[in-house]
Amino acid sequence: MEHFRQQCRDRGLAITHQREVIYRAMSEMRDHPSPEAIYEVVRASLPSISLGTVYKNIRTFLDSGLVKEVSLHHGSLRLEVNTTPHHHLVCVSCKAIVDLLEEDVEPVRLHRRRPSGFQIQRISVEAVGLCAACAGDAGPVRKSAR
Amino acid sequence: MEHFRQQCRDRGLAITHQREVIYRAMSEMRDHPSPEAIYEVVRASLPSISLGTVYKNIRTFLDSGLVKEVSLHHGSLRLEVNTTPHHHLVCVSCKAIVDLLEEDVEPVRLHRRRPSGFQIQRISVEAVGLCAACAGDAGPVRKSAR
DNA sequence: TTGACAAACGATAATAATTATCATCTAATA
DNA sequence: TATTAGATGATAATTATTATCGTTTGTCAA
Repeated sequence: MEHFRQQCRDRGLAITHQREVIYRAMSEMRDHPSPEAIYEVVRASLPSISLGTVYKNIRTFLDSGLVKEVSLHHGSLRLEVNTTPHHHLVCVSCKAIVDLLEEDVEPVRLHRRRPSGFQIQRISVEAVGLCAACAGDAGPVRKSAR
Repeated sequence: MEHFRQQCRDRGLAITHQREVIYRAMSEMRDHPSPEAIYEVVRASLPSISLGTVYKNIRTFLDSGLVKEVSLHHGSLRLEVNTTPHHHLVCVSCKAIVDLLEEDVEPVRLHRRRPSGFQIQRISVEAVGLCAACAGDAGPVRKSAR
């Protein structure tokens, strides 16, 4: 938690009790929780906290790089007609998705330990970065707020 | 498009004009569109279609396996405190996410062609399948509707 | 310390994405 | 071609998330 406090100081974020409780909850939850799930845990020790505060601080933590979001496309459903196995390039800035042919990626190999009993059906590779437009001279395209 | 019609017949889905136009639009859009984006394209040739119909048919296509969704976690923001590079196991049934250590996956190699100008920052591997609980004797856990 | 001020909080309203409802219409098939 | 289950369009409802706003609280300089 001292690490958290230092990160807040470095970024000019006030160290509030709510923020500490939210961050601690996120650290202890190993299942990549949703804001709602974090709220439920946080309420146990801070019953008067509001869901809005949880959302606001998650956004603040994201914007300052303190935490990360698992999926870049949670905001809206994205679809594809190509149902054969392939991979994706994803632009962190404009969220564009471009196909990467399966034969252009060497087969992915997992070794050793893996959570027991998990049956892998397919492996999908996401190459995350900047598309040509967003990497261009003009700097990144303004990314949407969510 | 005959392929589409046959798939509909195989699955007992009525072949409506709306469905053909929606499926054709999705096939021609190479950027993994959202329902809203599909709606905009479809309206060009079918101005009286409703957004609800587009959503309903996308859901029908998904349920019958005619199309796929790019991200399994579009419904809600999912977070993680671990900001160091690592990978994920994702359960298609209950959407659980479990970390896969970076050292348990052999480095991913891309070769040859890749869309010009894309700057890759990191490569993330998603091993998609069934977690132990969902693969268990009792059959898959009831997955949420969205 | 304390006091001023910017920032954060809680409550609540607003927005965006998606699903549900329902009366009408149409594709399937007999 | 008549029947009917399923599809459509209009619209209401729900869910996830963000914005607003008056009050409260960290932060920092005096």
